Order: sequence, then structure tokens, then C-alpha cells
Amino acid sequence: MRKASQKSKKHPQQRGRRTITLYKDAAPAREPGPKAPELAPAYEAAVVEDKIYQAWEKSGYFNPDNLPGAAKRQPFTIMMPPPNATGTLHIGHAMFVTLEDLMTRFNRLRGRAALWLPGTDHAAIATGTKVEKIIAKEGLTKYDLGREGFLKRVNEFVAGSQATIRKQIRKIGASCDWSREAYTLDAPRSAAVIELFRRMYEDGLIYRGYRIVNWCPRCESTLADDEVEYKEEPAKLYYMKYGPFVVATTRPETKLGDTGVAVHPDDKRYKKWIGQTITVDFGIGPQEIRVITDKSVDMNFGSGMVGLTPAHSAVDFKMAEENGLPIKKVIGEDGKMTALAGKYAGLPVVEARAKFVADLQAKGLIEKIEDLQHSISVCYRCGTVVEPLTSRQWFVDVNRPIKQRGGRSLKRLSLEVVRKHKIEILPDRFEKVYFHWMENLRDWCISRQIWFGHRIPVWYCQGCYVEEEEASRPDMEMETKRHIGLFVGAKPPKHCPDCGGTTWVQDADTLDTWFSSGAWTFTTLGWPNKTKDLKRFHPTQVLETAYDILFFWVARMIMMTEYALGEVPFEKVYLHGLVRDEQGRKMSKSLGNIIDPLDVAAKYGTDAVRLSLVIGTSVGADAKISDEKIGYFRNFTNKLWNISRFIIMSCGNSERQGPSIRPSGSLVEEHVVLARAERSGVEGRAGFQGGPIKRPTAKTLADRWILGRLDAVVRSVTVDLEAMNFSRAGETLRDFTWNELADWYLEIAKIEKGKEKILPFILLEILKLWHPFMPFVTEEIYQRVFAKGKGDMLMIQSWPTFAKASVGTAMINNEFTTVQEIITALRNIRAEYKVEPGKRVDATVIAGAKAALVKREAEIVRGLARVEKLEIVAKGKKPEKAATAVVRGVQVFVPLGTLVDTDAERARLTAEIAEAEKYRGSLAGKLANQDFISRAPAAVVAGERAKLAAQEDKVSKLKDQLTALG
RNA sequence: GGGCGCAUAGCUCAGCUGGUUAGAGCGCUGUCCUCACACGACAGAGGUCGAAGGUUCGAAUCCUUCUGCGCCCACCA
Repeated sequence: MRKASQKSKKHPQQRGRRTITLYKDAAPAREPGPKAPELAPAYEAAVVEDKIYQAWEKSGYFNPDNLPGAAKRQPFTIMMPPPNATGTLHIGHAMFVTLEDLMTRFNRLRGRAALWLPGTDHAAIATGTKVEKIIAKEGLTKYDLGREGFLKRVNEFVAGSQATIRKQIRKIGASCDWSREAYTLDAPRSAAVIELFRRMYEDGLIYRGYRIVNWCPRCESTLADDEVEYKEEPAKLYYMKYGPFVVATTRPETKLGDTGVAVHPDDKRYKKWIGQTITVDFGIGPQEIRVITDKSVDMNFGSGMVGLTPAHSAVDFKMAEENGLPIKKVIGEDGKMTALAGKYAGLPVVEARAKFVADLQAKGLIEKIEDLQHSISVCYRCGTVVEPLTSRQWFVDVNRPIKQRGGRSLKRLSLEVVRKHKIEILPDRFEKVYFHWMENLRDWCISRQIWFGHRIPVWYCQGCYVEEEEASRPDMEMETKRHIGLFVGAKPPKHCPDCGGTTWVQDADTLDTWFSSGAWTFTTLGWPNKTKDLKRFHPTQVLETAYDILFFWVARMIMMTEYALGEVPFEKVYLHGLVRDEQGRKMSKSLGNIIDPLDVAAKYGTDAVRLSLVIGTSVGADAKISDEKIGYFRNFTNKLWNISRFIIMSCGNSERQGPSIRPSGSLVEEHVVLARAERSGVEGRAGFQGGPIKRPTAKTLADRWILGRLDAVVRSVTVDLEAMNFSRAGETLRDFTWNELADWYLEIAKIEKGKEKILPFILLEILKLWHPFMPFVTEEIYQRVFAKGKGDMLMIQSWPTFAKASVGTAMINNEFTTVQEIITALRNIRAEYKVEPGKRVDATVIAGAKAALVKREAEIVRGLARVEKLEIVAKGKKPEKAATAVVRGVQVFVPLGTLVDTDAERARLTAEIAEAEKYRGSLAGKLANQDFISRAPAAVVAGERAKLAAQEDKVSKLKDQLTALG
């Protein structure tokens, strides 16, 4: 026993204490008697969680292969979205860990071979940028370190991040299989990525081309289309004299690269120029400009004429392609003007613009300058303005028919599986978003000019490889032909098959990080090897992630998996929302509103954090979270703990094993024995050690009610969890646990004895139901109360089953509700008349046909409403000087003698009658409506009739009471 | 410019394919340290379900329009 046990609970300092303390002193309410094995009065999450997690991990049950009866279990697989190895996890990660763990535990309890495979993502650009920032503090750049040196630093950083992330994921209680942990850049994944690249290259799905790409000058790399974000900014619109025309532009300096000008085909102003070539000179010599038409040109914007810069605008590039215009690249990868920009060569873009505009103005070539709001494209990682430019890069062709996939392209395959509902996206509105994105998908630029990542597995023979000249126009066909002196794969042969040369140089670029994470569901299972895991656990069942990653990752996985395996990567996509603060703002460092999952877990317990992330949040919707909300669920955790504590105290016997139950600590060897709780024995198939408790026999109305309610709750929670309606399942459970079990049944158990079988049964059932939501506290209670030695764990028990509701159930519920309402009515009267809580009052109940029921349950009514003498009659004289109530046709009287304020009581009754009559009137009106009678379903009409009858009864009884009052 | 989502009690949200006098938690008011829990118990107050039309015997729920927030996509040079 701890010293704290000496402290009296009624210590003055504790009186009325409302401040939240982290862990209340474990102070038993009374001297521990020999027959009162106890838990600490407050659940101590911090003491328990790590030990429990270690025990789970040690048990090996996170690995589905080790589960009892593993071979016969049907697999259930979730691949963890690998967090970026860029540091630490935030509360948004806690959200996915919670939801995925919930699904995993639920399915494990339901007898599935649950595999939740964890891992991390190397997150190429993001991680590289992060390390660049770190070394910048040492005054270093990546060029100072060189490729090898820089990568060494990155790898060290990643190792640190991974260690942190692993710890954090464990802390949140994740029951993932660490033995299968993967990393997008580890050896098996790297080999798989090379193989995937090789196959796609052979199938013509990967090609090298000179195309326009999004270039981030800061990252010095290309970006995929979806890695570009848009930002509204004020800008200037310059009207430039442009040969015989005037052209409006926000980027004057790019005009040096113009090779054409486009007008709307219907624009009469320029009719005679169409097809002509004009010559302009912006000060760097003559430029040949051809006039073309395109119906995307807005006649009303600017001058109705668009200067075309094929090398630096995706739109212009497309028009140039269609019209055979030359490409003139005036901005280089370094963000500076190229030699083709004449005297502006070498100047950074912004400077070049200023100088160019000044020069034009000096020559009177700027007609006017307007202000406008302009959306500019920026890098999603660093916010730098993205420079579109032409460059030789590697692309994935999304439109090329794939022979072994029935001639369907990546795009078509990816659209089809969702259209045919082989993949279901939740919430389904995201399907539309997905279709729209996929339909408009362009070839995916996968090469990045950064060092950290999967090096492109392409080798160039120095002896015979000849780089094509930068084509003045793109020629897609040329790009897909096999190239002399080029090898694709992990390692080139010693001798070049084309020239016999021995010097190979590997492509300097790396792959887009999403290329490897797009293959996550199958590379984690051993692909390209035909492993047992791949056969058993793929396709996975659920992919759970945030909606903001739908395109980046979810879509890519669908594409890559359909190509590599010809099957879907997952059956369902569950998209959760973003976690926001209590004011609905995004969490950010600058706002200082970041909630660290580990901080709040330390403060309130992990289970409370988990509950606050699940309950009250729904699929696809952003979730608000606050200390207050987590605090509420901490209270609930403690409630569950105390429910168990009560059940142990009232059902445990003195034959418990071991000397005592430690008030803190976890996974104690000794545990409370609920000796009279029979067990039905060891379950054969799975070979569980614990085994379920036999369903007990109900003896009283309350027993029948609570068992019926439990059945209904098991059913509804099971249905909701299957439908991934986690919040509702949690709410149902909470309402049952708190409002029905604790507030009613446990109170009744203090009056009706003989619950030694039924209470442990209910406790074990709700522990199982709660376990996926709050694994720590439920496991801890299980260990203390039910576990039969080591290795017997709640996490591998079997999910509760339920008896079907019957007509009897409805009747029982009805009867019990009547008793509840009588009790509430009595309590209400007591509260209204401010009767001291401890004081017992007398009461009379005129119950009509329900007299027998009330008589049977009289002890409960007396106990819960603190009634001394309870008179129950079917019919009888109304007591005088009594406060009254009518519930469910039962009249309740509390004779309070002089306490009763007759006038007040009369006023109250009059008001109640008025209200009841109003409702009766509306019901009567409804039933007088012939249309309602004839058109509404018979059941509805019958229901309304019953309500009317009840309401009429109520009105008449209230009137009787008013009369009786005199 | 397209598309989507959300508007229900002071706050956060439930309310499935239309059928009780619209629910919960927090907060609020009152009483209570009742022997599981003050991280608690009991009782209570509080909403014309964003607005206007429409469909229907019946609408928070379906349709139309509008208003206010929020998000996504897009090549206005």
C-alpha cells in the first residue's frame, strides 16, 4: 500500500477541489478491508501505458503470424501512410495512428489476421531541404559537402527522425507490426523501385523528353504539376509595343523568348495578320514572330493578343507544339537569363525584368502599365516562385496503352477501378474530385535534380551514347525509341552491348518521392519477389489518410499498383480531415496553437487523446481539438476505471491471488479473482487462454434491461465500426457506459444484490468494445481483473456477440423506462422543494395497470429516489398537500405537508396542463386530417393514435391533480 | 472561371434512404464531499434546425433560389 492511503479523503485541502490535477493521490476512500481488492481511485495513465505497450510488443501479437490460429484467420491489412522522415509527428499524425489502430484492433478482435505495416518516407525534397537548412546554420551548403557528404548528413538526420517517429507511434498505442517495418529508401524498397522503373521503361511508360516542366529555382529541381501551388498576388500588366501590335504581359522579360503571337480566330482586328510572320526587335536583335490563332485567347483581355513564349509557359508550349513554332529558352535552370537573352544574359529574372522594362520605356515601347491581381505559381515545399521552362526530363506516360493490361493506359486503369467500385472512396464526394483530377492528368515528370532520393537507374555509355540535341520542337515518338548506349537497371553490364565500352555514367537525377511511395502497398510486402506476404496481404483492405494527399499519393498508388500487379492497392480509402485548433484554425508554429500529441498524452493519457480524435469527428471533415475536449475524455477514461473499480469491489472476493493489488503499476502478476464469474472455458479454434464469461441469467427487470441494452449496443457498435462510422460507435458506447451502466445499473446493483455474475460479464464485454478506442485503460483493467496469467491479453480476445432483440426486449425497455421516469419525477420534486439529499420522503404512486410493475420494482424506486414509505396502488385517493407529477400514465405524489406551496403547485400544474393540451390538440388535429389518415402508413397513424390516447390520459390526470389540490 | 463542402442550443457537433413534443457533450443555473468516481452525482434552463419559395398528409431531412463562411481545381496572357 502506498503511503497516500493513510490520507483521509476528507482532508480539508481536498474538499471541493475542482482544479485538474495530473494524477490524484491514490487515496482509498476507506480502510482497505480484506474483502476489498482495489484499484487506485483515479486511473494513472502515465504509470500504465509504457508497460502495457511493452507487454503487447513482447507478446508478438502485432505480427499477424503470431496470432492464435493465425493460418485460419482471414487477412486484414492496412499500410501505414509513411510519415516523412523530416522530424517529429504532430497531432494530425496522431489522428491517422488512432483511426488505423482502431480498425486494426477491431479486426484483430474479430478474428482477422490483422496486419498494420508501419514505415517512413524519405520525402526527397522535403527532407533534403530540411537538412540544407540545418547545415546552413553551420555555414555550409550542400555543395560544400558534395553529393556523398551531403547524403551522409541526410541519412543521419533521417535515422534520428525515424527513431523519434517510432517512439511517438508507440506512444499513441499503435498495434502495428514492427517486424515488417519499411522505409521508402531502404534496400528492399530501392531494389523494387529500380525494377519497377525498368519494367515501365521497357513497356514504354517511362520516357525521356524535352518538355516544359515546373522548375523551382530554389530547390533547383523540377516539380510535378500537383507540387505547384497558386497564390494570389498584385502584379503589373505591361502593354508592350510589339512590332505592329501591342501585347499585354505580366512577364515582359519572357518576351525575349517569344516565337509567336496568338489571337482569337474570330478577332477581326487581326484577321489579315493570321499566318503571317512579323519581325520584332526588343533590343537584342530581330525576333521572328508568327501570328497564329487559338480560341482560348480572350479578345477582351489586354489587347486581345498573346505573345507566345513556348519555353516558359505550359500553355504557350502547347500552342507552339500544335503550330510548329520554335522554342527559345531565355531563362535557365539557375533562374538567370540565358545567352539567348542577349545583353540580359546572366541577369536574375527579376533584375532582367526591371532593366528590360526600363530599356523599353526609354525607347517609348511601353504603352501603359496596369495593376492586376494575378495568381502566381509557387513551390509547395519552399514557396519560391516556380519558373516554367523546357528541360530534358524523365516522364511517366499516363496515356500509353499497356499491352499486358488489355491495352488500357495508366489513366484509364485508374479511372476504371474507382468507377467500377473496386475501390471505394469515403466520403464518396471525393470520388468526383478524383475523377476530375485523373481525367485531366498529364504526363508525370518524375526526375528531380536533387541528391536525396532514389537515383534514376539509367546509365549512359560514354563510348557511344549521344544525347539528342535539344529539339527545337518536341517529338514524343523519338523519345520512346530504344537509345543506343543507354542501360536501364541496377547495374550496367561491364561492356556496352552497343560499342563494347566500359565507362558508364549514371543519370545524376533522382526520382520524385511519390514514385516510390506510390508503390508502397506492394513493395512493403516484398515485390517484385513472389512472397507469401504479397500473396496473403495484398490487396490491402483499407487505406486511411488525410484528404489533402489524395492526388499526391492515393492516385499514384492506384496507378502504380494497377500497372505492377494488375490489382487494386486497397479496397477502401478512408479520408480523414485536417486537425484544427478550437477556433478552427490550422495549427502552425507562428500561431503558437500547435498541440503536440505527446504533450497532451502525458497530461491526459493517450486514451483520452485518442477518443478526442475519434468521437465528434467524421470522415472527410476537419476536426477541432482542444485541451478542454481531451480533458473531457480523460474524465471518461477515469469513469470507466471507476466502473471497474466498483465492480471489483462488489464482486471480487477475498480469495484473490497475491497479497494485494498495487494501486499503481501495470500487468501485475496477481489479479483480482472474480471467483463467482463462471467461464465457459477455453475457446477451441483460437485457443485463447482467457475465454469468454458465460452469458449470465437475468433475475430482475434491471438485469433483463441492461443485458438487452448491451445486446443492442454490441450490435450497433459492430455495425458502425464495419461501416467505419467510428464517431457514432464511440458515442453509442459512451452513452451506454456512462448513462445506462454507471448511472442506472450500478446504482441499482447497490440495492439489488446478486450481480456477481452479471457485472463481470458486462464489464468484460464493454472492455472488448472499448479496446479499439482506448487500448491502454481497457488492457490494464483486463490484466487486473480477467487475465489468466501472462500472455492472456484483451487485444486478442474475441469480439462480443449479441442476442437478437425480440418483442420482449421492447416490453422490458418500456417497463424499465417507466420505473426510471417515476424515479426521475420523484427526484425532480425533491429538487424543486429543496429536500435535503439525505432525507427520505414518503410517496404515493397511483399506477393503474402498472401497479404490479411498480410494486415489483419498489425497492429500486425507494433506493434511488430516497423514499421511506412508498405506497403503490392501482387506484386510490389522492394525498393532500402533495407535490405531484404524471409520467407514463402513472401519478406520483409526494406529500410534503406544509412544505407544499399550494399556489405555486397550482400554477405549475396549470402551465403543464396547458402544454399537454397544446400537444394533444396538435395530435388531434393531425388525426382529424383525412389526408393524413388515408395517405400515411397505417403504422404511423396507429402510432399517432396511441400518442393521442396517452396525451389525453395525461391531461385528465393532471386535471385531477389540480382538482385534488383544492 | 468551374466544382465541392458547411450553416441545427452560448460553444463543439449527432440527427441513415422525409413520420416522436429536434438530441448529446462542454458551458450555464440550483443542490450535494450519498461508502466506484468532485476527472463525480442529481435536477434544471436553453433551439421558429442560415433566408425565401416549392414538393408532400407530413420537411432539420427532398427540390429551387439566395446569403454567409470554408475548401479544391483551372493556361485570364
